[in-house]
Amino acid sequence: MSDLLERLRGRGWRMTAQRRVVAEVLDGEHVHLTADEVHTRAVAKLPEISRATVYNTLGELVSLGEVLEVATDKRAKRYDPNAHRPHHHLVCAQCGAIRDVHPDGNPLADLPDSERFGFTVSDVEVTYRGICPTCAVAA
Amino acid sequence: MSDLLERLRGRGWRMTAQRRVVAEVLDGEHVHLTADEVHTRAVAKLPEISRATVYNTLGELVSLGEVLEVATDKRAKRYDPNAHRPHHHLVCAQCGAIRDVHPDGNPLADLPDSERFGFTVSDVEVTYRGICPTCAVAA
DNA sequence: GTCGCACATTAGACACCATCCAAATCAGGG
DNA sequence: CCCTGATTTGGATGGTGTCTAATGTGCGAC
Repeated sequence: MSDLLERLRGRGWRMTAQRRVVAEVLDGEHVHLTADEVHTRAVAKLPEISRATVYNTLGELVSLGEVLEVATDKRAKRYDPNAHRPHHHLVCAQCGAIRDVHPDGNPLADLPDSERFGFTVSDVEVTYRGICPTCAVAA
Repeated sequence: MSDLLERLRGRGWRMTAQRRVVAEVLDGEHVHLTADEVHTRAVAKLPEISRATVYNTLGELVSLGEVLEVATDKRAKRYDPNAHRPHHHLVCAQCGAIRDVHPDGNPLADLPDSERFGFTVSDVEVTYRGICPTCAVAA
């Protein structure tokens, strides 16, 4: 993740303690936090960080293409730092757990011209839903 | 759509003017209204209908499986009455226009066991993103 | 090293979407 | 036609995200 900080500095980002903390929180695989969760964890490392800064920073990371917004949850947006390895999501319908997955094939190719209605299609987002092992046992 | 009303009555739904109006509003192909838009259109037909009733009715239609909630828009939930013909969505990244599409192939089959993490996968949701013809011309 | 200023951060108000609630109303079986 | 439990209502409430004006600060210039 220090890669990320390097890359951002290279793009003229001013390096602040707040931004460093947000970047640290968004580290790892299968990380899909809401803005509020990011804020909570950031506060643990830097008590005076404000909600607005977390939102600002997340928004910047998204427009720089370093973090993805995912809408698997219908309540709040979630942020996925794994932006450089294209992937989709597998969500537990019960507990909301999210895993990154890498399906075979390219769903873009499955959309025939006749179904494109003249759109220039550039991207596709796939969400698989099911029940995770933990919830299956509990049921 | 009167089919819908019949089916609901058969399931023991008490038929009220409000529910009839909501069902009428949610009629047609490529209809993807937000709850608020449904409310606005419902008020045009039945001025005294309240927001809470629209939300209640939409929620009931969703749990009965007659209407789908779609999260293509990151602001508000949208409601799709085309629940009985499985389909996916094509969204204009610029203006937000939504079309129903029917891709070839079955994306569920593209998820190998090794990528399922023990989940029982039952459903998949696909959102294509691009630029619609109207916005392409305007650009 | 230090200065300056454009860029960042902050707290809190605000807007939007959705849900909850207690009281009033109504559909439809008997 | 009446009764009862389902339904509707309006307003309060809560969660998520954005905005603003005032304050603070990273970092290039010197």
